[in-house]
Amino acid sequence: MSQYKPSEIEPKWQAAWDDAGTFTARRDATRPKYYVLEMFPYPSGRIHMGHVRNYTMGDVVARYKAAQGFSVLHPMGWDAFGMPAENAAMATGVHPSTYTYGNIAEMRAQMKPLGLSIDWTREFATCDPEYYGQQQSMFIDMMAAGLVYRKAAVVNWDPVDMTVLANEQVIDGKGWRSNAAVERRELTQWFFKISDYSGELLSALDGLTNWPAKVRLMQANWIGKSRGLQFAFTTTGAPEGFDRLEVYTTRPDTLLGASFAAISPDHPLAKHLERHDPAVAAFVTDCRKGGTTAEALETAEKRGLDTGVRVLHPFDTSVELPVYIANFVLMDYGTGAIFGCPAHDQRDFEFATKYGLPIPLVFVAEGADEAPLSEAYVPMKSEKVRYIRGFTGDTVQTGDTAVTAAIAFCEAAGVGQGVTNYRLRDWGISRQRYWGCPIPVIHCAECGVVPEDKANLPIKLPEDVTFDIPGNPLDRHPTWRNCSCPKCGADARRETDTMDTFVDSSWYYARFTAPHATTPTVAEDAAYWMNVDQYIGGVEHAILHLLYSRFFARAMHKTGHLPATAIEPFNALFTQGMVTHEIYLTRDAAGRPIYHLPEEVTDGKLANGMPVDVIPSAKMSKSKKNVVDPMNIIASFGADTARWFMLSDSPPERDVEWTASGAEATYKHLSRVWALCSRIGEMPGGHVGVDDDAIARATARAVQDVTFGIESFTFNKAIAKLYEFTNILSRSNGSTPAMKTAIRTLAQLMQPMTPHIAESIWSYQGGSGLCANAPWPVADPALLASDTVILPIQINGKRRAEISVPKDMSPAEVEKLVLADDAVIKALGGAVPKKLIVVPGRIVNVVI
RNA sequence: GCCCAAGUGGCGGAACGGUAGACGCAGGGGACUCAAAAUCCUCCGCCUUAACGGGUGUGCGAGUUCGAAUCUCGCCUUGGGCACCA
Repeated sequence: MSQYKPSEIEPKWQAAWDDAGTFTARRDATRPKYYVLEMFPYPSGRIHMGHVRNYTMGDVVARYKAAQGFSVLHPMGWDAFGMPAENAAMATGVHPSTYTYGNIAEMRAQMKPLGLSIDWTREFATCDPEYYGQQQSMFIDMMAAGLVYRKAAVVNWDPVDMTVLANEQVIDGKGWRSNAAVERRELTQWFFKISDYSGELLSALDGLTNWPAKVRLMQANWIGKSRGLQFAFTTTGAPEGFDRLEVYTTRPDTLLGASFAAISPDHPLAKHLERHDPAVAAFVTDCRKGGTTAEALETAEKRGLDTGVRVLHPFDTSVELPVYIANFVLMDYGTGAIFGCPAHDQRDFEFATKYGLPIPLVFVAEGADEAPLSEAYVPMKSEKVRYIRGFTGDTVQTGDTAVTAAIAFCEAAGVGQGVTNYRLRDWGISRQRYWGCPIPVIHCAECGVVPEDKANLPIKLPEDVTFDIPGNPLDRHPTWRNCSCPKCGADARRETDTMDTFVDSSWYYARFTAPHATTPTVAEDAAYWMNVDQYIGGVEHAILHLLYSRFFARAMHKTGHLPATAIEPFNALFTQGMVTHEIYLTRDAAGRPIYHLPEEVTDGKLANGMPVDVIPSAKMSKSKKNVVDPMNIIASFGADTARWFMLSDSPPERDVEWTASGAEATYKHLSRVWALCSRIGEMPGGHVGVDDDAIARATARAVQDVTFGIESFTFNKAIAKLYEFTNILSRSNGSTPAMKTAIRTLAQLMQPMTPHIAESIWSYQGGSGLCANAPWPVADPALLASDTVILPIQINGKRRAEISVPKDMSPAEVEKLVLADDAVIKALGGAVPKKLIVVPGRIVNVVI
C-alpha cells in the first residue's frame, strides 16, 4: 500500500460493488428483511451537505444491517413535482420537464460518488407518468371509498396577476411578483377526508415507540383534540334564518364571564350581512386582505365590527351580548363563532379593552381576592382556582373538573351538548398549477363530477405549454381540457387542478417495494418489504409529511393497496439536524451586506486583505453564501472524509457545523489509518509482540461500543470509539497475526461510515470477499469483563479519594475499606458518619 | 401570536441521578529538520499554589436528593413548525 488516494480507490470499489450487484434488494424468504429509507430529495440540481448527512446516516444503518445478515432495501427516488420547476420556466423559458429531468441526472451523478449502498434499479421520479398514473388510479379508488370531496376553501389571491399564490409567494401580505396586496378568496377545491381519521391518527401515536417523543407531541398538538360544549345562542335583531347562533367553547365553565359573541368574517351570518350592509361589506373585505397563514391571521391586529345583532345569555335571558364580526375568529375551527370571555382569554381581553366591553371575572387564584385585571388571567386547567361566577361544582376546583361539571350541567339543563373537536382540518390538495399530478376527474354538464376511466390513465400533462403569463397553463390550454364524459360520452371538460406535492410523497415508500408494477403496489412485495424499518429525514417534516403519509397508508389499506399491518408505514423514525456554517460578511459603501463564500475567506480575511465579519453558524443557504459544495470536498478529500466528518462532530439529531479544519482533521485521520495498515502489512510474519492480550481486549471493546453507537443512532460516539481504537492500535506492539486481525476488525467497524477505505484495508489484509459482505464482528464477552473497579469516594457529595476494589466486593466490605481510607479518617476527625452510601461498582458517598 | 426543541472549556461535543469535560478541533511546550510543512511525544475549564493541593464551574433563579449537566417550577436566549416551499 503506497499512499492514501481516495480519488483512486473510491471509483474502484464503487465499480466492484456495482459489478457484484451488492446492493440490489431481493425478496429472500430465508432472511429477515430490513427497509431503510431516507426522505427523498427534491431535485434542485445540486446536492448539498444536508443530503450528504442524511444519506450517510441511512447508509450506515443499511450497511450495518446488511452485515448483520438482513436482506436490505435501500432505495432512492425524486420528489420531482413542485413550484421551483415552474419558477425556472418563468425565469428562463426551460420546460419544467426538461428542467426537472436534467436536474435529476445531475444530482444522481453527484450522489453516486458518495458510495451509498443504494439499489438504483428501483429509482423513480414522482413526475414519471408511470408513477403519477398509479397515483391517479388510487385517487379514483379513494373517491369510490368516500375519502375525497369538494368544498369551498380560501386561497391567497393576487389581484394583479390574477393567480393563486403559495404562502411562500406572499411576502408581508404582498404578491412576490406583482407586489400587490394579497386577498383571501374562496375557490371550490378538492379535499381528502383526513378528519375521518383524526381520533385514530392521534391514538395510534402511542404505538410509535420508536419515533422521537417530540414528533409525536407535535403531531398530537397538531391534531388538537379538545372536549368542549357546543350550544346555540338565541339571537335578537338577526336576519331571517339566523335566529340561533351555534358556538363552540372549550371553557364552558366561564359562561358567566361572557361579555360578547364574535363570528368569523367567513361565517354565514357575516356573509349574509355583507350582502345587505355596506359597512359590514367594507369591514369584511378589509378582513380578507392579507395571506391565509395562521401566523398572518393571529398576529394581525385584533379588530371587530358590531353587527347590531344581539344574543341572549343561555342562563339569563335578560342579559344581552353584542355580536361582533372579528378578524381573529377562524371559520375552520369549531363553528366559526365564539363567546368572548375577556377575563380569561388574552385575545378576548384585548378585544374587550379596545371596544370598551365589560370584563367580568369568573374565578380568581385560590386565596386571592377579586381585583381588576391588567391582563387576562389564564392559569393551567390543572390548577385549582376559586370560582366567583361559577354555576356548578365546588367553589374551589381545577379548571378541568369545572369544565367537565359545566358540560354535564349544560346537557342536563338542555343548553347544548358536550362535543369532542379536532383542530385537524381536511387536507386540501387542489393546486392551480401545471407541474403536479393532474386530478383524474371530468366535469360533465349532464353527469356532474365524474372520475376518469382507469383505462385512460395516466392522464399525462400536456407538453406544449408556456409560462410567460401568470396562472395555470392547463386552464388556458386550447385542447387538453377537452374530453368526453366517461359516463355518458358527451363533450366534457377535464379538471385542471393538480395535486399537492405532499400527495406524491405520501406513498412513495410503498411504491419502492414494486417500483415499476402496473398497479400502485404488488401484494407480495408490499407484504415482504413493508414497513419501513428505519425512516430518516429532517425534523421540518415532523408534522405535515409524516401525518399525511400516515393517513395515506390507511387510505391505501382501505382501498386494497396495502396490508393492514402497513397502516403505520414507518416503524422507526429518526430526525436529523441541519448542516450549518459560519457566515462571512463585508459591507459596501452604502452599508449593504455583501456575503462571501467560505473558500474566499482565509484567516478571517479576503484575498485582498479585507477583514470579514463572522456571523455565527446558520443553515447553509445560497443567499448567505455559507455553502460548502460536497463535490469540492469529494474532489479534495474523497467521499469517505465527507461521510466521516458528517457523522463525527455532533449527535445526529442536532445541527452540525461544517468546518474546514474538521474536514482536514478527518482526512488526516483516515491517512493515519492507511499508514497504520501499511505498517502492519509490512511487519515480518514472525514478529512477536507483548500487547496481544490488550489488543484483543481493545478490539472486543471497540466492537461492543461501535455496535452500540450504531444501534442507538449515536454515530458521533461510535466514531469517538473508532478514534480510540485506532490510537490504541497504532501505539501497540502486537504480534503480526494479532495486529492483522485487529485492523481487519477496524476495517469492518469503519465500513458503514467509510466503505471505500474499509474495502482497501480489508482486501490488503487478506479479508475474504468484499468487506461490505462480511458478517458483522461479535465481541467475546470474556474479553469485555474486568476484575477490579475504581470506586470514587465522595465526602458530602464532593470527590475526595478513590479506591480500587474487586468488581463484586460486597457493600459491607467496601464500607470497611472506605472507613479505613486516610482522606475519610481525616475528614471524620474521629466522628461517626451520619450516612454511608455505597452504590456497588459506581461510587461511595460519606455524609458527615 | 400558537406549538416544539436546544443551551456544558477558545470551538464541536462526552457523561444508566453517581469522578463533569470521553473523542475531535484550535492553542502551548518538546522531538525530528539547515529551516518550514508533514509526522511523532506532551500539556491544556477558570481562579489560586513552587508543588501536593484547595476553591469554583454545565444559560439565569428557586426546589427535590446523601448526590443534579441530568428531575420539578419560573425566567432568558437561540433554532424548527404553523396546513399552497419541499
